This record gives sequence, C-alpha cells and structure tokens, in this order.
Amino acid sequence: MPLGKNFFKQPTVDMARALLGKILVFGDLSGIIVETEAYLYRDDPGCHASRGQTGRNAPMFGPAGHAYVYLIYGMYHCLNIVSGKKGEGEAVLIRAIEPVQGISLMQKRRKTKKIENLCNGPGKLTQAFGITRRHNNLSLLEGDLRIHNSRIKPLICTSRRIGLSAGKELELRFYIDGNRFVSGFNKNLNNAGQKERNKL
DNA sequence: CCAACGATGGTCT
DNA sequence: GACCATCGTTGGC
Repeated sequence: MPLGKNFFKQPTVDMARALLGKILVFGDLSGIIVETEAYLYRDDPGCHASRGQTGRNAPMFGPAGHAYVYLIYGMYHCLNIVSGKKGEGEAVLIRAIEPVQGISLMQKRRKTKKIENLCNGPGKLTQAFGITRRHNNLSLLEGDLRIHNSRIKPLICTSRRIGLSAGKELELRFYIDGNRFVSGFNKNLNNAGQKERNKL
C-alpha cells in the first residue's frame, strides 16, 4: 500500500526514522529503505535551504511528499523527500536501499553483479533506479514514484551525517542496525558516529 | 586493507 | 571562481 499525505506531514526527524523499513517503489523497481538523513530548516547549516530559497532548492519549500532531486559533483543525483511545513525547507535524503525488485536492471545500470553494491549510497541508488533531475519535484502521492508501507520494525541507529562540511556535528543520520546494504558498511562496522541504539 | 585523488557540471556569490 | 548531501580507482602498506 502506498503511503499517503499524513505520512509526509510528520516532523522531519520522525519521518527520517519512519522511512527506515519502508519500500521505495519506482515503476517495476523496488527496495527497502535502510539509511536516511534529515535536513532541517532551522539551525542546520548543512541544509540546502539554510540560506533561503534559490532556484535549486525551491522544491524543499513546497508541500511535503514531493521529490527533491539534485545533481551532485557533476555526475550523481541525490533523492530527497520533502517534509515539514510548506514554506520551511526541510527534507529527508534517501542514502541507501536494500534491493528487492528489478535487480537485473539495477545490475546493468550499475555495471556490477554484487547486490550489496547496487544501492548502498545516495548516488548509487539513483543510478540503479534511474532517478534523475527529470524527476525533481514529482509528487509521491501519485504516479510511478511511491513509498509503500511494510511491517518491518527496524532497530534504528543514529550518527552524524556523511560528506558535509557545515553542520557535520548534528546527529541526523539514521540507519538499520547491522544491515549490510547501509553505505560504508564494510568500513567501520558501527559507522563514524557510533551512538546508542534507539528503540522501536 | 585504506587514504588520497580526480572526474565533472550545475548552482550560487 | 568556488563549492559541492559522491564514487571508483589508484597506489601505498
């Protein structure tokens, strides 16, 4: 079942945690979301929206439940889901997914057979799913791109976010404990920011 | 194993 | 002109 409007209206950090274990569906492709990061409007210098609305970040200031897709380092795309209140730029970055459906197409696009390497990073999963700037600002309440519910109740870990220069001290990254599809899983087992495990 | 680095182009000042 | 919410490769140990 695709999730509806109310799911995307919850506070951004809540949504970032609630997305773990849910299913990202895009056409015939799908996978379990295993890692997210929250980006906040207030007191978050790492957030694209922190210095006001611009051409690029405009979707973040729109209604919750739309996609915000942007080009990073000239060659990769990052997929975010807009959250929070309209007029306040907040979103959740999808950082890693456990592939479920459409694995052969993902393998072709990613030029690797290894399942763990298909969607274990924000640039990798957009490549595997075929998500680009053309999907920027699409609504997840209709059409091909959706979040489906699931019965998964993951054990959630928290850490600092990855790859930022500003706002790196904030603990706004969330991932499923021990999941081998989380980005950098082979690096540091407990990932840069350690942290106690939060219930659920 | 791992740290370092280059590719590559849109966006913002 | 600088800065990137990244990734694959390279070269050292």
